[in-house]
Amino acid sequence: MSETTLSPAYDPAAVEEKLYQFWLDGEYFKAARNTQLSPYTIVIPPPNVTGSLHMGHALNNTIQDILIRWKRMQGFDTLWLPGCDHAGIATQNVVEKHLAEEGVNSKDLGREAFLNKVWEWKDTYHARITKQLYRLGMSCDWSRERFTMDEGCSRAVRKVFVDLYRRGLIYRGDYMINWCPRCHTALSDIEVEHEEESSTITHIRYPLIDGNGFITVATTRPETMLGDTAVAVHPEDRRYKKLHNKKVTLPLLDREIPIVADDYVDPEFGSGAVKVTPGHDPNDFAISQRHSLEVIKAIDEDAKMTEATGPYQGMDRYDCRKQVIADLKALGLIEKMEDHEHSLGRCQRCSTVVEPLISRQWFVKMKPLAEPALEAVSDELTVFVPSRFTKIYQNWVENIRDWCISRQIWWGHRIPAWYCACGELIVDYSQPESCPACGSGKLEQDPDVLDTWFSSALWPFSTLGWPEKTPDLEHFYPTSVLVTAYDIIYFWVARMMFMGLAFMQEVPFHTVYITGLVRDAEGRKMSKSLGNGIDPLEVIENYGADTLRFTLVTGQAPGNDQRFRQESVEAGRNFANKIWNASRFVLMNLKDENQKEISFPAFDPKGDKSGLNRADRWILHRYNDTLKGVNSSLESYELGEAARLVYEFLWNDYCDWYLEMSKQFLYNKEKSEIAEQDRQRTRSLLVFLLDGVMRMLHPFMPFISEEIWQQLPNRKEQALVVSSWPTVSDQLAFPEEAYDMGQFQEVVRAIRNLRSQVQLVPGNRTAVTIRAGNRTAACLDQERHHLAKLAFAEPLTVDPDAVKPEQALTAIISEGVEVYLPLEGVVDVEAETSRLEKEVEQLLAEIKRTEGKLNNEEFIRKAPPEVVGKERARREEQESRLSKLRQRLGELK
RNA sequence: GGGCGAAUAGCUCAGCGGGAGAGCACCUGCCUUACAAGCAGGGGGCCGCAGGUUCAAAACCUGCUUCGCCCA
Repeated sequence: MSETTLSPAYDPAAVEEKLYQFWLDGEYFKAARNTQLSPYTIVIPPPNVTGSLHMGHALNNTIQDILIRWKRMQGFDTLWLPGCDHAGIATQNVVEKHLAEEGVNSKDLGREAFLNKVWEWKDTYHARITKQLYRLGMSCDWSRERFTMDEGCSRAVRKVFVDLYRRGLIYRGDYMINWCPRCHTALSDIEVEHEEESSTITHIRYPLIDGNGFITVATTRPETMLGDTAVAVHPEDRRYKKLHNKKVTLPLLDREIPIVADDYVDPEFGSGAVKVTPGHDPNDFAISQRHSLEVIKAIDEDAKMTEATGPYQGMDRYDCRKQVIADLKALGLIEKMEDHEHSLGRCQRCSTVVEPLISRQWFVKMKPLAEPALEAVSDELTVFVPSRFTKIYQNWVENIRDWCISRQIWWGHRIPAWYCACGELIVDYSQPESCPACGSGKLEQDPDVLDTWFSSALWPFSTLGWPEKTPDLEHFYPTSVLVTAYDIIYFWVARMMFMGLAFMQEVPFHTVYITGLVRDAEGRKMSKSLGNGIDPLEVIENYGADTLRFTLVTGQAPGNDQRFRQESVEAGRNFANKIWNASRFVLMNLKDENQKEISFPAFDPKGDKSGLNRADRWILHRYNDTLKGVNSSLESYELGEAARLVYEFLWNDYCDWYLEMSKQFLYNKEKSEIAEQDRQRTRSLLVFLLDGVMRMLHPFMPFISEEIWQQLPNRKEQALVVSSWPTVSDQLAFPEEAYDMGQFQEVVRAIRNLRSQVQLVPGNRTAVTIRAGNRTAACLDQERHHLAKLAFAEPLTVDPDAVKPEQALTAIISEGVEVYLPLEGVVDVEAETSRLEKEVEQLLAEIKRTEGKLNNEEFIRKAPPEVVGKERARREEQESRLSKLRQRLGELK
């Protein structure tokens, strides 16, 4: 790596692209497929090639990269397999729209030419997505990149289709499906989004053929009456009992239709009688099956009225609705019209109102596939993080219905079924030579393609080479964790589960990490139509990828949505800058006046610690503790918490205290041996700690950590990305020094606080007297040079028997430590009195609580001894503080 | 109708059985040879409401209110 000059403000643009190239050149992301090592595998949720990555992708991939980089450093054989999804309907739609803008109609273009256009589109956007993942710093194994429509994945799709067909789990037939009149294709149930909308419910009178009046039905879709083949009432409904099996005349068409009795009808709703339109309502279709009713197709695939609707033929369904209402009004058959809220199904891809209609389609029989997928989750072979998503998954899989998989579009995997003029249907892996029934060579392949999710469902094993028994498949399947948002649990997670179990006899992943959605600052979902989306690339341009990653990961808790706010990004940017400058400080101090590298021994965490001072031991202790916390947070998938721990250690301990204290030694130009030893020891520790923190930071902020790490002396590994994860060690635990430093820090804060009471400017050193117990006094005495620097306390008197100077500000802190700031003639007695009185007041409130607990016999008896002990110590502490505070107050009067 | 989540400082959110936290914002003082994207100090909270469990509840249980999501 070339030397970079360390400018005072961190400039991510100067390092990020260069470092990504460095990682690629070193092939550090490439999985080793070393069977001696434990594998750790993630397959990327393949982004759609429709467009570019959004903030949700940035979050999702950041999480995966954190896990992968962490495991890679831990020595696992990590594979993060990247790739894209062809996204059938979505991509076909955007390309059609794009062509339309150029005045080209895709239907005129024809299938082949259109598909060529889509492939061009795919190439462009695929390249763009890859570039974006580079920019985000994603450590994917690009040598194993896949696409859902590449040769291997396509082979897997055909294999699964044919095998399921032969196992009787795929069938073709005429059933009611959801049809999008705009996309012109069938949809599965979950591709329809239901929305509450306000509309009108129209009450229509159907005259009885015997002339004895009317039966009134209510509907939100009056135009569907043209497809009615019955009226249904509840069997027990007294009002209509006498009308069972009578007939009514369907107005406008003069069709005679029966009145049937069916349990499905809710007698409480509306008039208690419902019109039955078997051709365009799933519930009505069910009624028609029970009563052998005729099924009429009243609306066609273009959402226009069919021949069966007589005079209305050819009208659009909404125009027809208006006309039907007008015509019924003219006949006096509208009883009333009321406002009504009802749920309306819209196409997930284009928002067009979906039309339920009967159509010949291909389906997957779900029950037999769903059962193992349920069992695997209840047996915890796959677990959800957070666990509440288990129930969401189970609920859906338990109530699963057959899956309509054929789509009447061009972009996708062509269904491997061929038809012969003789009526024979052939399902096979590849095009048959001739018809096995009649021998004809004239076979036509089914024009439809498969639901995109059919190929996505195979992703965890098709990408590893299945159906071949490849070494990759052998080593890396099942994958370790799947990271995805909660909105595709049904679409994708569940389907991968049952396909994995059906074809690999093993779950596709052991853990499913569910993320929330990234919303805008106001909490709205980011969307193209609202125009409130924030482009991750733009954030990277302005702040750098590390900042974006840090912002996203600290802003999220598993399964919860997060708001993306400018202020959070700035906080992340500030952190990056802090890291940069702390490192700059360390590196600057490894050179002499002539900018020559100073050589110094590397700190050995396993070696002799006798030369270390109190602050050294304390910071090692904090470092070790932080590492413990980071480890356990990562183990439990609390990535945001882990990142926060690194942040706190680096900023609050390393920078605010240790760096500041290190200046005592580094800036000391004395030539004595002791001064030299101090400088060398400090350098060793600063570098050891910076090295360790960069390791801990690397999964979260890979660029800045690598950049800094590359400039550290005494490195043994080639790159941080492939270096080892640090280890927790008892040899780095110094609880006593941690305690003493805590006391020291309290004293520093107390002095600073007193100084700010009287607005003493920094740098202006003043005398301080401290009275403390032997141990603390000795400790503070030893650290007097630090107190002079950090609290401007000079001259300093520390003594267990110190007496309060005549005129002084007082602070009473823990363990009875008293801090005095003598200020001849400056002490404002009134202000000092009220300050101390306020402290007494607060203390009394605390004492009341502690007393309350200790006076409670049950607390003493039932609470764990250590808790009781803690509470007793606290009371002693409080009492001692109280008496000292009162004493000072007395002296002031 | 069924299920789930959220409600904690002015804002955005962590914390999920033992003394209420962070970042931002706010107030005061500082250009202290790493960093003003910074340093030091400070103010600010019936942890949505009501019950219950417990020696002990912001946390666990029940009900309610408001907001959001999923399913039918």
